[in-house]
Amino acid sequence: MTTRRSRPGRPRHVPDSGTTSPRDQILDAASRLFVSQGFAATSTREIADMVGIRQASLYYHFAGKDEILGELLRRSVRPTTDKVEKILNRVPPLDYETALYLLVLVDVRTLADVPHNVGMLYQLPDVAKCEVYDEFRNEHAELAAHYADLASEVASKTVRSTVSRKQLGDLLIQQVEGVINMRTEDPARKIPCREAWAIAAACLRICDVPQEKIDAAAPIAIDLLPQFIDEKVAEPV
Amino acid sequence: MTTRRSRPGRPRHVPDSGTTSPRDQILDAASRLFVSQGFAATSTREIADMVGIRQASLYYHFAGKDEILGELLRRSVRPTTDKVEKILNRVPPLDYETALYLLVLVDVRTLADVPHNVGMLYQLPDVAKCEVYDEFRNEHAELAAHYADLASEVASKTVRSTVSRKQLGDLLIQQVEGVINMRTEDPARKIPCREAWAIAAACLRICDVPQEKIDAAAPIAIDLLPQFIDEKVAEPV
DNA sequence: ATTATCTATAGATCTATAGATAATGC
DNA sequence: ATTATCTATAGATCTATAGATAATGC
Repeated sequence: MTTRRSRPGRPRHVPDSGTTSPRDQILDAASRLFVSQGFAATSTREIADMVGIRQASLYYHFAGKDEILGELLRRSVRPTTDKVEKILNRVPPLDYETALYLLVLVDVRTLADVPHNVGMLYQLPDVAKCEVYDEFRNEHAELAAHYADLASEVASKTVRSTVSRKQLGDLLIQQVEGVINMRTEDPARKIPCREAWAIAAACLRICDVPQEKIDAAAPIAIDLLPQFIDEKVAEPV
Repeated sequence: MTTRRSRPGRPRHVPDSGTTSPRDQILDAASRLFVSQGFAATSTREIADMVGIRQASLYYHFAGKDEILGELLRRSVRPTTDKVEKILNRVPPLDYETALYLLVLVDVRTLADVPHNVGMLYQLPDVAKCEVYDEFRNEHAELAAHYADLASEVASKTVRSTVSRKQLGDLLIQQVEGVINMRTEDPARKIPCREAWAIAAACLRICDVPQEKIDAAAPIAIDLLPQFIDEKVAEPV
């Protein structure tokens, strides 16, 4: 029984069994609680209790609850503009159908694999009211614009004549963000590859892409996917 | 200048300019605040301030914040099981494609027209933790099951072989509930008929319904829609 | 008398700060 | 000496109750 005791500082009242840094332990507990109860409904005391430290000790690591939230938002990123451009740069060899399929897969996997469903934080109104949130509003709008661009490249004439460019982008992004809601309803739910592929296919179908093109795009995109997934999206569980 | 003063009771410190009952005024203010800030983040004082009464006066009308929330949830209903059955009972003359198109339209219009985007309350984790919420969990699951049933009736063989019945239902319901997120992002956003039609068409396309069938279903469903929409979903603004 | 409000306030939070303390590291 | 925790607590909420009060209605 090795009492792995090493770092300086007064010991916790509950001995530190974790392997990660205190900062990461706090972020982990906070994200778990924010996602399951909401931001405003979670007290600093609850976070501290889950970590196993006293409430006041949080303030050694973070200036306040908002700081914790800010750090969480910063770590849990959707595909950003430069990542999308990385995908788009592959387009000349690829066609737009494959690029869209790939973008959806990357986005779905990011949302599906992020610990504790942190992607949902962006949808909470109490989070959206925080100042730290503002920068992410823009990023999301840019992402939506990229969806709209790709979608209107691949959409059939019928779709383009009945759905505005913007709405088409919104339809796709809603379909993708559905994984957040699925995880909210059932926190244990995993999103297997099969389901991610189904979502990507659904997005192409919304654009009225014929089945043959979907069948052609899917294997190429699935093959490329690993290159575009970050290993660590956030701290480990 | 008619000082319309009529009802008994001590006058408010801010004279009551509203035309609706105090109870409805409270529900209206509360829903507006809950949706824009979250449930836990909204204090009873804020609600009272918006109504123009003192914080303590709320408790004459409601036993507490939870009661207000409960009443709001009870008033803002998605299409319930019996309503869906009303639609399904029309099926023998209708085909399943039309029935699904109609269900989506009814659901979208309900979510799009409910005051203050109250439909979003069901997605907030702090709301979901309240006991009053429990009965709605089941209703939502039943609704999802109906979507799954209809969808697998109309889905192509390809779709049925790659997407599970349950996931197909989830894909559709996510597409529909996207209107909630759209309204959250831009509270002023209206969902015109064109957009509702586009969402319904997208749902059929997700099932791989061919364009001709969509074109056939749409006008019939649009024509039937008014019969299935409630006049008043909640109290007026 | 009844009704719908008001004022005042108790008790329970919750956040954030100040200062003490128990480790390690030099 | 430095570090990471602790204890204690001030000040600001927030919820809910008790009792007073200003209208209408009979």
